[in-house]
Amino acid sequence: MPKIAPPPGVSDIFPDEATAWLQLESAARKVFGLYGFGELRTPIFEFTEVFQRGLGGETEVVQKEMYTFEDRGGRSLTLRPEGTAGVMRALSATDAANGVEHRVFYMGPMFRGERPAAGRKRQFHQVGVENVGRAASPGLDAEAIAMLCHFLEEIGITGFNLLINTRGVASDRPAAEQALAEHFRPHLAEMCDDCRARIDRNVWRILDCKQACCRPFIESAPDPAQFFSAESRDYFRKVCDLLTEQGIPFTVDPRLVRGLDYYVHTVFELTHSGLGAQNAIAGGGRYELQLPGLRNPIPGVGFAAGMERLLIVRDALGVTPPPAPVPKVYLASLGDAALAFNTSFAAKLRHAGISAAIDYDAKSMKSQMRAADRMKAEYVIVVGDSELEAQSAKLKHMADGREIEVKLSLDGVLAALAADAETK
RNA sequence: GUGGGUGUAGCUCAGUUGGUGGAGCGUCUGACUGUGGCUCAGAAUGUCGCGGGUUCGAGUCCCGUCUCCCACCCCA
Repeated sequence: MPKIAPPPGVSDIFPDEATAWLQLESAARKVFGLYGFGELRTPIFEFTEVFQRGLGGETEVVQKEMYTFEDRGGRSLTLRPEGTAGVMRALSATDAANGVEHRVFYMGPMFRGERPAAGRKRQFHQVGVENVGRAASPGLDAEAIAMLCHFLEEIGITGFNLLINTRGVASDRPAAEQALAEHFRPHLAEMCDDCRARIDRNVWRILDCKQACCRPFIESAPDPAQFFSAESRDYFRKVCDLLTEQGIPFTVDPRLVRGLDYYVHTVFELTHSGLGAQNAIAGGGRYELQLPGLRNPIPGVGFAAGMERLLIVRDALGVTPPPAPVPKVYLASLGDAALAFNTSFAAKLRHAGISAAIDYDAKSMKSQMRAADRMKAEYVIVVGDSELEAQSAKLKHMADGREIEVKLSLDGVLAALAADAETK
C-alpha cells in the first residue's frame, strides 16, 4: 500500500501494462498513417475559452467537469477535457481556416472531474483523428468512420456496434426543436428533473436521457431528422450508402445526439458490451467549431476513442498484449574482476543492440542464476577467474539448458547468438 | 454531485462472542566451495486506510473521513 496515493481517478501505468498501450499507439500511427494522417501534439492545457467556446457553454463537460485554474497572470486555464478543441485552436492559425484540408491525429491524456467508475477516470486517454478545413462531405464522414473501424480491427477488437445519426445543420434545428418541445411539454410533469430543465436549455439532450420515467416519451418522440432540409437528409443518406458499400454494418439511431454542442450532420458512437455501464468506446462526428478570435467556425470531422476502454474490451476479448521486453543475455559475475569485466562487456553488448542484464551486487551463483531465470533472460554467460584467464566462457540457453562455448569478446558472443538463433 | 460495497504482508485473502496478527503465492538464505526452473529446510516483511470514540484491552464495536470498486449521471 503506497504511503501516498495518487489523487482520485488517476493511476500509474507500469511497464508490463505499458506494452499494451504502446501496441495501441503504434497501431493508431500505422492505420491513421495509411489514410494520410499525421500526428499533432497539442498542449495539455489551453485558455479556458478555447473549450468554452468550442464545446458549447451548455454542455455537461464545460459546466461541471473541467479542471480550471488561474495562471500567475490571472488568466483562466483549463486542462483539456477532450482533444478536438485544442487541435482546432492549433489549426486555426493555418490555412485550414481558408478551406485547406488538414489530416491530423492525436493521442494523450484528457481530464474530466467526474466521479470515477468502471472505464471512467479523471485522467484518461484518448486517441483521436480530425479531418479539418474542407467543406462538409459525406465521403470524408464515411472515411472517418471506416478508419475508426479499421483501427479497431487492427488492435483485435471485434463485436462492437456502430450507431450513427444526423444532427442536421443550424438551419435545420428550429423546426425539429419546436416539434420535440411540443411533444415533450405535455408530459413534463411525469419526467425527470433534468429533462424539465433541458426542455428550454437543450431539448436534444432529453433524447439521451436514460431515466425509466422519461423513456416512454422519448420512444414516442418524432424523429428530428424528418424536419431537416432535403439537403441534410440527402447528405446523411449518402453517408449511410458509403458505409454500406464498404461493408461496414451500422445502426441508425435517431436518439443519438452526443454530449458536445459542436456537432452537425453526421454523429456516431461505437459501443461494446462487456464494459459495464460505460459502454461507449469511441465517438465522433462532423462539427463546426467556433474559436475565439475567428469570424467563422472551422469545419471538420473526427472521432475519439477511449484508450482505457479499448484496453478493457480487448482484455475481455482475450487479446493478450505483448510481454514486457526481457534481457537477451544475463552476465553472471563471480568475483570482483569478473564483475568489472562484465560491467564494460554489458556496455558493449548494449551498444551493439543486445539487451544485457547484470547484478552489481554480484551475490552467489545461485542467486544470480535465479535472478536471470526470474527476469526471463534468454541466455546466461557465467564469468569467473578461469573464464577471464581463458578469454572463453559458456553461453547457456536458459530454456533448454544447452551450453555453447564462446569467445569472451563482443564478436565472439554476437557470432554465437546469431548462430544459435539459426539452429532453432 | 447522490447511493451501495470495500480497505489486514509485495500479491490473493483468512482472522472465530473484543484479549500481544495468520495462510498461500512471491521475496531472501541454505541443502558436497561456480549453474536457474522441481523438491526440502529456514528467514524477513505489516503504524490491520486515516482520525476520533466506547473499553482494563479494538483488526474486531460506534462515529467521522479518505481511497478503490459498482451504480446513477455523463461520456471516451
